[in-house]
Amino acid sequence: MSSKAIQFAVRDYDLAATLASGQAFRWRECGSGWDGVVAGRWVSLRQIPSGIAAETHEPQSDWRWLAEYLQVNADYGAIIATFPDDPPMRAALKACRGLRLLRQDPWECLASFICSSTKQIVQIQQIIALLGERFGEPLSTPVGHAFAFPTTERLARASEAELRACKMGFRAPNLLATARLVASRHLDLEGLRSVSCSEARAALVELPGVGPKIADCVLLFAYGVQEAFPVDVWVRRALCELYFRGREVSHAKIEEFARTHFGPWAGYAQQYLFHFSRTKSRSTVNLAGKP
DNA sequence: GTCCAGGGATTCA
DNA sequence: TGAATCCATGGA
Repeated sequence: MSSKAIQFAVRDYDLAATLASGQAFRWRECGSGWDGVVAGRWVSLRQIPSGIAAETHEPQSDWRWLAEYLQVNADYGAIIATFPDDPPMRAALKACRGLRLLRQDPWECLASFICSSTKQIVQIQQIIALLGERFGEPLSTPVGHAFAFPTTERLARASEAELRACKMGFRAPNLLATARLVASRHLDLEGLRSVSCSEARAALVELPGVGPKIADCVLLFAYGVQEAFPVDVWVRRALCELYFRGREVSHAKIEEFARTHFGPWAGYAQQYLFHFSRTKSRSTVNLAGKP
């Protein structure tokens, strides 16, 4: 029996925080819900008292693609129970309760984060939207237009100038070269699921425009590597402020601390620190701006 | 106008 | 190893 709507019964799931926390870049807030594209399907999500309500344009006989993406079956209580019991983590957990990690498509995740370097999240969203409009397959939706994420083959056929026109600047040659490497099977993104974490990481950082941070984002957000711990400017700042009394700590020391302090779900804890740091500082800025 | 953004690659000490 | 610099672009 197929249907265009489903409800996932799930507790402690903050949909808005999850979709807007800078792990995925294609969700748009529309009225009381969020519109996006998952696995080549337009979908609208809405927070309801019992969990999450979802709607598609075409009838679905199997909703596993969305359950997997949203990770509605993750054992949230067990995950946050592994967080270190210290004041910073307690504060982040309290402020971000219900924040979840998604399980994204590897190519979309990889391409998105290649475009992310030294960009603000709103700008990344703009770049990804332009990529979709110009290189993605149009999808049927009940409201306006939507596009599938561009395939590696399509981007591999694009020119650097066309990619630069999507406002991604110096990241364009990196995205193009990576798209060509993946499209030509020089690197098999699906195959990375069956190799060790360190092998997958080594393969990812071989790609142009992919360093340790972006590789960790892809491992965490697409491959579900629990201990992957991306360190960007926000996380670095948060760690220095919260755990090192505001001292500027060396990169090596940050790496070591991240690896040893946060337990088996370090990546999850990292996302809490990231979101906590961003939302907290934004409100601080607002307060400072309005005397 | 200035600073900064979910960094990476290259160069130089 | 580690610091410095450049790379586009746009929001604040």
